[in-house]
Formats: sequence, structure tokens, C-alpha cells
Amino acid sequence: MIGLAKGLAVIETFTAETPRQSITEVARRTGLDRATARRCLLTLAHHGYAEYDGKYFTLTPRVLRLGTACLATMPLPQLVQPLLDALSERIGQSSSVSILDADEIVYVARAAQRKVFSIALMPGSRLPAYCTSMGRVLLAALPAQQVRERLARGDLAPRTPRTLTDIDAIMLEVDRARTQGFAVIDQEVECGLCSIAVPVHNAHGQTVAALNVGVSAFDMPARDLPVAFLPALNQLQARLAGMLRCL
Amino acid sequence: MIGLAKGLAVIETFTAETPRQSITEVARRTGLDRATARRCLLTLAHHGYAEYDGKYFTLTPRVLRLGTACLATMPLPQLVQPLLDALSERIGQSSSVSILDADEIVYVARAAQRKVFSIALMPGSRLPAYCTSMGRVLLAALPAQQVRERLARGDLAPRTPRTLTDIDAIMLEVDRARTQGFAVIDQEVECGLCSIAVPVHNAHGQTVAALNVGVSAFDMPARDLPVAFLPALNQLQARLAGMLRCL
DNA sequence: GCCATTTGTTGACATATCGCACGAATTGGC
DNA sequence: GCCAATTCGTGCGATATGTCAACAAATGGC
Repeated sequence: MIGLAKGLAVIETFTAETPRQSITEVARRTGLDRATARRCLLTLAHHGYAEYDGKYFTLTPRVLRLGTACLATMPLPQLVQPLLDALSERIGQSSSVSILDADEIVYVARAAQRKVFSIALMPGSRLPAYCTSMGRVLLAALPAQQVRERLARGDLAPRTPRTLTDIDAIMLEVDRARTQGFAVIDQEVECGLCSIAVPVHNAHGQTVAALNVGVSAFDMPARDLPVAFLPALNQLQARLAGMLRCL
Repeated sequence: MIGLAKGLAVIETFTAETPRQSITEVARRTGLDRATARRCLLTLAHHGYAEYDGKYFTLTPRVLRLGTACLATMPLPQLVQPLLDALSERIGQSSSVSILDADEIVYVARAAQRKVFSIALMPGSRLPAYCTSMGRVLLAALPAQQVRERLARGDLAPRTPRTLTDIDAIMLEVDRARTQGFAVIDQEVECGLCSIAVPVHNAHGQTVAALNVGVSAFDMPARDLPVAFLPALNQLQARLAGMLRCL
């Protein structure tokens, strides 16, 4: 079933920077032969996943079905959304739940209170794990060796002047998250944004997700986050652990 | 490239009702041979799109990449989100933007003010077109014959006691949306929810999306929606038309 | 306007896939 | 614990696909 893998690779070459691609572009990006890329694209178009104007291909909303099928598959979003809403309203700040995929975190639920992020975060959105509070908490659940591998795979481009880019420095923070049971980020992913995250465990004690609160750095310095929000986060963490028993 | 199409069909069989499926289940749903379904699933697992515990397959968050690649592809969400936020705050109600995919509308942006929906709507969420205000506005942009075809394809199961299920009755409402320039829904998609939608045009005058406001039926009867919200909707509609000139 | 370069398309051959059928393993009922 | 009924895994032949190369068309520089 080699065709399937190639087709998926073709779909993944369409990004915000390259929404419209020619056959040759896709071939270059995937490493496929031009003829093969062409067949992939024509198949996608024939089945309604892409459109072709004779020169460029574009993905259609139909592709969203593939992803949302997966989101709908997860019981986590529906379970946590109301709890997240309540938490967010009580503390007056945005909170989110995410899971780990390779070297990225994927938002599965979010309750936005204010717009501190310049980018719009929503379920399905991705951020690199190495510079986010939820990412560090999720990485902390893995064996150290695997964390290094994942970090080495993704690029550690600094997103702000404060972003840690040295693998050893990040490993230290991940270790700290493991021993402390939470992680704090001070404007590493975006200037003016601090956040604190805790892991969410299932019945077996495995970390399956992370839960965080993000605040504006102007409202509160990063060092004050634990005293301000850890109690609320731990409370929700415990409730979620109870609910995830059935999974 | 028939393998690609089959693989995509396999992915789409995973829904909220069937998050974990065996080989035979997938084969039944797709109409594929068990051996073929097995190869598809193993390929998906091998490339990180699925997981296999020896008995059941589950999709992984990696699949979300396929969909979000498409969402990121569209400039529309980023363009409209801030405008939607402003509108929503000004009128104190939830507003959304969606596009048409076959017989469904797909949310691409949303600014939630209150929780009137029992289901969580977010970018990527889908609702049937025939019983939503945005759906009727989007259908109104198509030739009548094509509308009938799309309606006939999807099932017109009533979602509330007030849902229109007769094709001719729905066609009448679609026609009305076309001549009026807007559509109003009175608790057809969910009890207690009314909404009003207008089309969003690009530079060529083509309808590319729909914009709506949803309110609780207890706050305001459906017949009052036009006077209350049409001015604000039309204003945003005009601004969007101007912004979409570059597309 | 011409030539060099890149891109899109088509045909042929080697190869991997599909669907079928069969045996092994699992499940479920009694 | 046994038997019936599914379900799972796997060869095999026919078929369709991927790759490669050559050709046609388009692009772009000068």
C-alpha cells in the first residue's frame, strides 16, 4: 500500500505558505517522480480532495474530514471542554488541553478568555513542544533518550529572544517539569506570554495530555504563576484523572 | 492510484461512534476486501497515522495534520477571525463563518459569546447545509438543479420538531435566501437556537462563504433577527468583500 | 525571435498490489 | 469443554500501478 503513503505525503505538502502547488513543486517536496505526483494529485482531485485549474492544485475542505474524523474520535475534547470553560471563567484567563504528536503539541480543547496570542489557537492547532509549557510536561513523561531524539528531529529555532534553543538546557527544564510536576514558560513561545502546565494522567498513571493556563506577562510575572494557578490546575487535573478511568 | 482513495476512505470510517475498529469492521464499511483493508490499516500504522494493539486500530493525532494543512491553506480564517471577534463583542452574540462542502457546511472561523449550542462548534466542525442559515445561503449560490442533487444525496433527517425535511419546502427557503440576500432559521438545527446568515462574496461576486449570528430563541424570536442584526452583518459582508479582492 | 531550461504528458516494462481462497486462531453460546 | 461461527493472517495469479525515458509544450533569459 505504497500509494496511500505517498498520497498522504502529497497532502501534507500543502501548507499556509504553499496553498497552490504545481505538479513539479509537489514532486520536489515529496521526492516522488513527477508522473507519480501527477497521478496522486489527479486521484485526489477526482475524489474531491483537491481542485485543479489546469496549472495549480488546491486542497478542498473535504480534506478536513480526515482530520476532524480523528478529533471526533477522541473522547477527551468533549470531556474536558466544559471543565475548561469553567476553569477559564473562574480564573479569568485562557486555558487549554493538548496532546503530544512527535515533536509538537496539538490543541484538543481550549477556552479563550482574552487574546494574548497573536496567532489564533484552536483545536487542531500545533506548536513546537520544546518551547511550550504543555510540551515540556508532555515530554517529561517520556524516557530521556526519546526526548532527545524528538528534540533533535524538530528544529529548535528561537521564537522569541528568550526561547531556549540548547538541547541540554531544554532537557534540564524537562527534568524539572518531571520532578516538580508542572512546567512554567516565560515568553519563550511568544513575547508577552507566560504559561504554566500540568500533566493529565489516565487510570494507569500515564500522561495522556497536558493542561495549561496562559497569562499576559504584563498581568503577572512568570514566577508568580505557580502560587496563583497551581491549586486550580491540580484540582482539575485530579477531576480529569477520575474521569479518564473509563478510557 | 487507487490505493490512495481506499486509504482515505478507510480514514473516514473512523468517527466519534467508532473510534476503535477491527479490520473486519473497516472492510465492511469501506466495501474493501479484508486483506486490502488490513494492508491499508497497517500502512497507516506504519506511517504513524494509526495505532494497532493487535486487535483494534485507532487514529493518531498525526491525521489532524492532513486537515489542518488545509485549514492553514485557506487565508479566509485568519482574515475574518479578528473581524468576527469584533462583531461578536459588539452585538453580544456568537458569530461564525463557514464554507460549503458537498451537502455540509464547514466552520472555518467562529467567535463564541455564549454557549447556546449543546454541541461544541469549532473550525472544522460540520453541520448539514439544509437546516442551517449559512447552509441555505451557500446553497442559494448554486444552480437550483445542483441544490436538489446535493439535498437528495444527504439524508434530511429532522434534527428538531421544526426542521424542514421536504425537499420542495427547503428549495423554497433557498430561493427566498437568494432573492432576499439572507436566510433565517428558527430552531431547525437545535431547539432554542435561531440564526441569520448572509453570503460573503469575492471580487467576482461569487459566494465563497457565509457569515452568521446565532441567538437563543428565548432572547429574541426569529422574526426579529433581520432588523436586529442585518445592518451589522451587511457591514461586515461589505468589508470582507473588499478584503477578498486579492483572492 | 531564438535557444536553453523547465514543466506537463504519454507509453512501455518491471513490479507491487488486489481480491480470492484456504488454514489458523479467536470468539461466543450452551 | 466442545462446536459453530467469525475473524485473522497469508500465499497465489491476474491486474493495475510506479518508474523511467522520451516527447511536446511552455517558460524565460538575452
